[in-house]
Amino acid sequence: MNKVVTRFPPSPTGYFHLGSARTALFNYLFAAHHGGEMYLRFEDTDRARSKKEYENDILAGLDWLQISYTKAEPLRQSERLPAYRAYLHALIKRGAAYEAEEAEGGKGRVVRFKNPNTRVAFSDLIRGEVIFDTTELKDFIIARSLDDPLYHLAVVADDHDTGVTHIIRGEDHISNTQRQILILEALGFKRPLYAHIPLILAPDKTKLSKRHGAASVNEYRQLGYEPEALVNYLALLGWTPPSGKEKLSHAELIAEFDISAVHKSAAVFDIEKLKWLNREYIRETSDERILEEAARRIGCKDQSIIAKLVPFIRERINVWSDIDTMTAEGEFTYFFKDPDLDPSKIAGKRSDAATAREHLATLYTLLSKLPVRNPDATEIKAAVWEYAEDKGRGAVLWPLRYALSGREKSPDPFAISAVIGREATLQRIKAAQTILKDI
RNA sequence: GGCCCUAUCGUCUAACGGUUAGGACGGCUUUCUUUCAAGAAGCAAAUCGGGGUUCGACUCCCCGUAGGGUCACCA
Repeated sequence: MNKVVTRFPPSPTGYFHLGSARTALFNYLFAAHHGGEMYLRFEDTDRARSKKEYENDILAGLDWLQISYTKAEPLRQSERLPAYRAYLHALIKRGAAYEAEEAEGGKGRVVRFKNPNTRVAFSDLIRGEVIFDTTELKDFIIARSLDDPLYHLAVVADDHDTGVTHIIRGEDHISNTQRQILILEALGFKRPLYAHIPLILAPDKTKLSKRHGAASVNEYRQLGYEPEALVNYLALLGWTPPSGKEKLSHAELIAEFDISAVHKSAAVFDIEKLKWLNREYIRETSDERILEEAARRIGCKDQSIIAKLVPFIRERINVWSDIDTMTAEGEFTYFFKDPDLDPSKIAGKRSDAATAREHLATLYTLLSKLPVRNPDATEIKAAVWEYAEDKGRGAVLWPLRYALSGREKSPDPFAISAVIGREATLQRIKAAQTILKDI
C-alpha cells in the first residue's frame, strides 16, 4: 500500500467543535496507525466568515489534544488562488465547465460545472457502496469567478495536490462526495478512498451544537477536562477497539484503530461517561499535579495544608473545575480557619448537648496526650478509638467531626485533624464545648 | 418534499445464523462507615413494527415506521 495521507481541513468560521475534533482524531489515528501523515489546511474560501481568531482556536485545540499534523503548504486556500484558476481554465478548456451569467441577483459571471448527469458510485470504507444520481445537481457553481473558487473545486484541487489517499470526514459530507467525484474525474485525478463517519448527537438526538451547552474543545479545556480523557472518549464514540478496552492511551488508540470498524450510526454525546473517564485519568495523575491545580484554584493560601488535601481532592473530583465549585461551597475553608459552629448541630443525632459536651471534654484530654509534633490520622484515630467504641462511635465522632469542620458533610475527623494539626484541633474542641455550655 | 444514511438496555456498545442477548456509564439496593466521598457486592433495564429466507434469526432480504444528514455565488 502506498503511503497513507489523510487531511483535516476545517474552515475557520467558528471555534473548534467537538465534532471537528473527532474527525481530526480519526484522520490522525488512521494515518498514524498506517505510518502515514495527516495534513492540516484551512478552508477559508469564504473570506467574509473566516477569522484568524478561529484558526488559532483550532490550532490550540489540536495541540492541547496532542493530535499532530503536517501543515499544508500553503496553509490556506486563500493563498492558492493561482492554482485554482489554472484548474478552472483546464476545466473550461475541455468543456467540463463554463462561465455563465448569473440570473439571480445578476452579480456578474460565475463558473458552472457541466454536469454529465450520470450515476456516481463509490465504496465508502464505513458504509459500503453508495450510489447517487447526479442529475438533480444541475450545472452547479464551482466558482464565483475565475479568481474566486468555491468549496468543491478547492477541496478537489487541494486533496489532489497534497496526495491525499483517504478522505475521512463527517457524514454530513456524504452527499458532497458526488460533486467532488464529478469534478475530480473531469480533471483526470485519481479518486481517493472515502470514509464518512457518523455524527455526534446531543441528548435530544439532533446535531450537537452550542445551544446544547459546551460544544467547543476549548470549553472542555476550561472546565478542567484532561485532554487524554477527551481524546479517549471521542475515540469511543462510534468505535470500539478490538481489545474491548474502554480506557486507552494515545499509543493504544493508534495501535488498535481500524476505520472499517467505525460504526454507521450516530452516537449521542454522554457527558456523564466523559466525566467518569476523566476521573479515571485524574486518579492516576501525580500528587504534584493535583497540588498545582488545587493551589491555583483554591487560592494559594498555605501550600503545606493544600498538600495534605491532595488525597481528599483526588477522590472527590471528576474535573478540575470541581475544585472551584467546592471552594465556592466552602468545602475547604475549615482547613484554613476555625469554622462557625451551629450549636444545635454539634451533638448530632446520636447524642444530646450534655453528653456531647462530656465526650468533647474527654476527647480533649485524650488528644492532649498526643505528641506535640502534629500526629497523622492513624495516630489520632488510635488515641480516641477505644473511647469512641465504648461510648458509641456516632455519639462521639459526630461532635468531634462537627467541631472540627462546622459542616454536616466532610471527610472523617481524623483526616481533618491531621491536616489542621494538634493545636487547632484542641482549640476547636474547646470552642465547641464552650458553645455547648451556653445552651 | 426529493435524494442519501441509520436503527440492540436511558446513553456508549458486544454479538458477525445457534449465548440465560454480554460489558461500560448513569440509576437503584445492600455493604463498609459518625456524615460526605471513595470502595465492595448486587438489581432493574434493550434487539422499532410486519412480512419473508432458514432446522434456527439481533444477525440475511423486502416493506413500513422513526431518527439523522443534505438539497447555497457556506464549508
